[in-house]
Amino acid sequence: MSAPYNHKAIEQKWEKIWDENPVNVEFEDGKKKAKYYCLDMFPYPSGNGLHVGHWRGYVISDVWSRYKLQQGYYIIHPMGWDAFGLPAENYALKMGVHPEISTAENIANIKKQIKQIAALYDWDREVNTTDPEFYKWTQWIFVQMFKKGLAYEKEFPINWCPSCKTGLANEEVVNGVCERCGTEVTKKNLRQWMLKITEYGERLLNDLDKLEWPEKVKKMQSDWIGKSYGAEVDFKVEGTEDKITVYTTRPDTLYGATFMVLAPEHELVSKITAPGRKDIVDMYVMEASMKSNVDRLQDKTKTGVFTGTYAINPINGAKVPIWVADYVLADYGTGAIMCVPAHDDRDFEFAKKFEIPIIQVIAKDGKEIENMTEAYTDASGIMINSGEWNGLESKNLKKDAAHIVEERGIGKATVNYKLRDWVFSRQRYWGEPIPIIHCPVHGNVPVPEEDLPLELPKVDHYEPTGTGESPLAGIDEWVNTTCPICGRPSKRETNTMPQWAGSSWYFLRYVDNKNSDELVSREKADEYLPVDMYIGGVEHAVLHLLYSRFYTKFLNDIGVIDFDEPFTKLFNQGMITGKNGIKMSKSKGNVVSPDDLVRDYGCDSLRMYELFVGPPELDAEWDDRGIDGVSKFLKRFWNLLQESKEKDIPANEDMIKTRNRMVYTITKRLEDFSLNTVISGFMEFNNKLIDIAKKSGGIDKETMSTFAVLLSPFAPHIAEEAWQEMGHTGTVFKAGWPTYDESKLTDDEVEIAVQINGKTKTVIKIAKDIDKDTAIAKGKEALGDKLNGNIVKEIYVPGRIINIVQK
RNA sequence: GCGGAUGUGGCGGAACUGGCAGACGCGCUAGACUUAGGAUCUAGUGGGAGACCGUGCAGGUUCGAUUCCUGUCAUCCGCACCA
Repeated sequence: MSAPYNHKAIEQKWEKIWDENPVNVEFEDGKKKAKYYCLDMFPYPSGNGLHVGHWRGYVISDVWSRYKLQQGYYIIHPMGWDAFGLPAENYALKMGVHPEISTAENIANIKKQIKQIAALYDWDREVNTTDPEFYKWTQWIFVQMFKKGLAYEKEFPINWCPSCKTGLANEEVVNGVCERCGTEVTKKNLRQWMLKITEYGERLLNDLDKLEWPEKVKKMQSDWIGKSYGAEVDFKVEGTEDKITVYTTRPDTLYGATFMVLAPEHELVSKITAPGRKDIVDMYVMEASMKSNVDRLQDKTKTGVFTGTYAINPINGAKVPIWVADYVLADYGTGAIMCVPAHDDRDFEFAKKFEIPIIQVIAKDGKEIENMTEAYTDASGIMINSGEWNGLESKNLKKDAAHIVEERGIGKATVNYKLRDWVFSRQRYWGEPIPIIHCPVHGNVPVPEEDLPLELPKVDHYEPTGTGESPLAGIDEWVNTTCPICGRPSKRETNTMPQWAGSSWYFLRYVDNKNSDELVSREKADEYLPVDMYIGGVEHAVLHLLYSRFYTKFLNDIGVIDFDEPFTKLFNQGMITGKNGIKMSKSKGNVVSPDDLVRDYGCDSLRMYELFVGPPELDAEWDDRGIDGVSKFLKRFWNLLQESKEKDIPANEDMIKTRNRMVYTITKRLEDFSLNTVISGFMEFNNKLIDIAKKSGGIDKETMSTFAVLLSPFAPHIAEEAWQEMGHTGTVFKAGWPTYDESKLTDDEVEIAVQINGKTKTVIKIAKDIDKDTAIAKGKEALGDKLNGNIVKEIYVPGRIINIVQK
């Protein structure tokens, strides 16, 4: 009797061999292989270590990498550390150690855990965003953006997290709270560094078409960019020379505008307010400025005040009251709107509350609605109450209205975006210092490129100040410097970059991580980039993935790289949750560590179970018990192998068919990314082979070897061992992905269902290529006296079904 | 409110392009081997005694629907006063 499956011995053996003789090589038989770049979203090294959910993504990417390896590619499959930023700093603060030390410790820990996956990672390519040799280039990119006018300073009220004590980007504010800690975000007037991502809005939107990404992510990005077409229309303020420009997407409803609203922050508010209304309006503006975003959102009813002043609707000269209300956003469009209560829900609510007239201009059947109870927001109908537009089809008018307005000289056709510039500075210690020097004469001067990296000073105290100043501001010897242009005493910028800075371009550095002269050499960039497959969670849909695209386009524009989209394909794996779909977290106590499972079941079993839990793109509840299933499968496969090796079993018809079907089925499912059904396929074919072996005493060498190759991306250790046991020398990863013979997939005889009126009554076995009449005759024969009505119709679908329709 | 996803046994899930619903696994039941079984192996396992009934619910198209169409409910996710 042969030895039972000993995962520990096998896994240790092969990991040692792979270390000494890597299976992923660039040259084979003197020939250079085509590259395939498969990337994981790199982790931030938290102190909590990895749980089985993190494993899942890494297993998926490794399976895909090894499959591509078997197809003959040289695989770029790197790993690194996103180690700057709030999580790392907060953890260090909590533990009372310097972030540099805790980060190094955490990286060491997580690296040990990741190595247990036995993935193909090429550790020579490792990068770490906190390494000065890395962030030198993060700073370099900022300097290039500054030179191109894409990085600029601005003081304005930004989103501020009182708990993290730092400013946030719009993308980091979710439902009015901080994405990191859930604290309600307030506004704070701060001097900020901004990146002009809006300049790339149009390209970021259009190029989504090029990407093989989940539709959901593309949609989230295009919604975030939020392009809309409309018109800016000028309303004169009655009795003055002032005019208010509004942005509207519905210039076709211009005749229905019965009032206007300015955002409380609008620059003309105080100027146009009638003297008698000044106190009321001032009071309202002040109250609005004190409200947080959350308060504004939570207001169930609309508020607002009349300015006492009127404007002239340019289309018909009608006099419309000007109001101030905080439901109008200052930073979208022009901060002022024309209001058409008949056809907009918000305007309708406001008009009802303040008893402002409502004029319907679109009517469904050309008939006006009496006593409107809600706005008619559908854009289909016939124009009414609209002067020369009366009788027009509203849908047609809507298309042309912006241009008509422009021709009339009362406004212009405009495009608007929701995308805002990126608030890029953080008032925290643990990030890349922004490489700018403030000179009293020359203003903002970038740190000369030869002086980069501008290293983060080592300090004892790095707690956030909460004042809006970075902790770096307190270090005089660092802050005080001289201007690179004139040598005058100057001060350094003390804000740091957000965590997204490093992750926006790290994937470029992997292919040339030791280059100290360039971010990435053009030669290597052309050779290995862009990323072919990017795997990670969906939570970065509008953060990291949008920023990376922006950076890539910028670097393309300045000639660093020759492509303008970083990630050709994107796959979002679902989350692994604890029982009842609850997210795994330390505080909930439902975290499952992979370490014990690897020890007890082995790496191969855990890899397979990570995939078997469910479709890779969906969330899955973790249940430890299920791992027994894949573990049993590997044991049975092992036993079959022991039974078959050295026996030289001749291949019979059953074995050949099973082998071909196995190759066909596994390959197809793998190509479809249906990894859970690949695993169940392995189990099914294994059961089938065990059945066959019962009769023949074992399975032939070719079939068992093929099985080993198919298994190799999933359970690499046992696959190698099996390959060797079946008498091959060298690694299974040079075997190449197997092919199948189409003619060996089906039997000559097929089982087909025989139905009466679509209900299966029996199953018969008939020749595959039998003609229709014979098939139906056989079907009827099998049905016998169940057939007892008038036959209306007879259906035969070869290989599938016979259906007799009777009355 | 808008947009998207999902809904199938006790559980996770499978079903190619409309063609035998429940593959594969967990769990469970019985048996075998055992001092023992949380090991292994064998058999069974949607409901119903049955003709039959069953893929969230109600309709429709079709010889035939988990699959296509219409409506509806539930859960989850994203966006949310963007004019």
